[in-house]
Amino acid sequence: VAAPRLKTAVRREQIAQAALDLVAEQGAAELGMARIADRLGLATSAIYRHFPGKDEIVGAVLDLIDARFVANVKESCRATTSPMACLESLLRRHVALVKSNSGIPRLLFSGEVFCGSPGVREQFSRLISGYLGRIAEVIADGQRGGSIRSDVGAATLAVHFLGILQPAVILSHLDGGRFDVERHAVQGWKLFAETIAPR
Amino acid sequence: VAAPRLKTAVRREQIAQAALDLVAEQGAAELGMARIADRLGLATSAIYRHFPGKDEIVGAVLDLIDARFVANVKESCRATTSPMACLESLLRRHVALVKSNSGIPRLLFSGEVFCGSPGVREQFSRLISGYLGRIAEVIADGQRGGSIRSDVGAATLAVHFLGILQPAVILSHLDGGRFDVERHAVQGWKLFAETIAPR
DNA sequence: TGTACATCAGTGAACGCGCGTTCACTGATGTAC
DNA sequence: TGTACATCAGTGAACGCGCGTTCACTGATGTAC
Repeated sequence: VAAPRLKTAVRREQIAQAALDLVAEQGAAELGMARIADRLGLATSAIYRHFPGKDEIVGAVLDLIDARFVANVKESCRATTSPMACLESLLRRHVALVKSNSGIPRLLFSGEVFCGSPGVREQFSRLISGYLGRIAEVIADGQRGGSIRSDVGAATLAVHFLGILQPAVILSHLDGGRFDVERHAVQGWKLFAETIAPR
Repeated sequence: VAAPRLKTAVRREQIAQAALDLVAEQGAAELGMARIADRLGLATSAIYRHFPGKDEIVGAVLDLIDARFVANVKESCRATTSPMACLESLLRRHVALVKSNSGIPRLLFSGEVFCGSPGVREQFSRLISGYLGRIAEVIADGQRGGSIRSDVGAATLAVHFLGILQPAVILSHLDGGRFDVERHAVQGWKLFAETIAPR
């Protein structure tokens, strides 16, 4: 009863996606080699044909998440004409992404990444820095164009932008999704938009 | 070579404190029964004279953290005369607490609590809810007195208050303390104060 | 095109480690008469 | 106050479980001549 034989490139993608799905459905504590293999109908040992170890799988999942964050920023900018509209669009996309794929916050706030091996943690750090940097660019654009106040640094405002959502995502995760993230995001955007308006 | 024999009440406090210190120094991944016992010069099995199991120790640590949060709110209100001054004082105290006791964010954002047993997670949820509730009370006070805008709910503003710090604390944790939380908190308070000023 | 060989992606069994937990036991502390 | 007994807080050894990982092996896929 052998599983179909597929290319490593394909399996790597499957494994990373299976890991993310697993975290979404069962929580980060259930992220294990055997569980991932089960999901794909593979023997546990088969995983090691495609990844050196667990850390590298977590790394691949982070790459997956990073790609979606980057795509969100790009699409938000492409679909809008002003920096403010881009930020609002990004906020909406971010909420939708996190809501429809709860594995993302679950993994990011689990010890798996936060307290994980130095390599994984550094990768996560770079992921967040990258995201913040892209947001800061959009904000800096707005500052140059005069639609966003310039007396506060773009990087600082970018951190605040993330601050709109983060507590909401955590609260929602804690009470099992009862907390209404979308509603909070709408309110949060309103306040943020006022806050960053030119003086 | 037996350790001194102390009352359970004393040992319980020691154990909870040792657990928190351990997380502060080594990270949440290192939080284990053997490690806690070592710190107190006890045999691992002695811990079970005072706690039924690990979950209850984590619960006791959460109680410790909760007590400090509550104390911060009370002292902030007592030391000031206006709701706005109270919030600013609380923010400063919160930063100082988290900075001087890095076990708090490390534990709270570790899978230990976030993905832990339902009981622990619910306790954490109540801790945050309680903190938010107390902050919301202060804000509501300000709204009644006219020093804080009333067109946004006190609960919503309380979540935003936490949002000032949370991303900063996480960033600082990720890059090993290089990110300057205090500086961000000052900037954040300035923006928050403008945001919640009456229209 | 056919044959010989290397590589690659699968299998299941087993290992080793660390963790939370249990157990029988000991001697100090507290209590009853 | 002294004695007998119960309780309590300590010990070290061992258990059991689950996890990440390794290994020898198999048969399919790809390649060289």
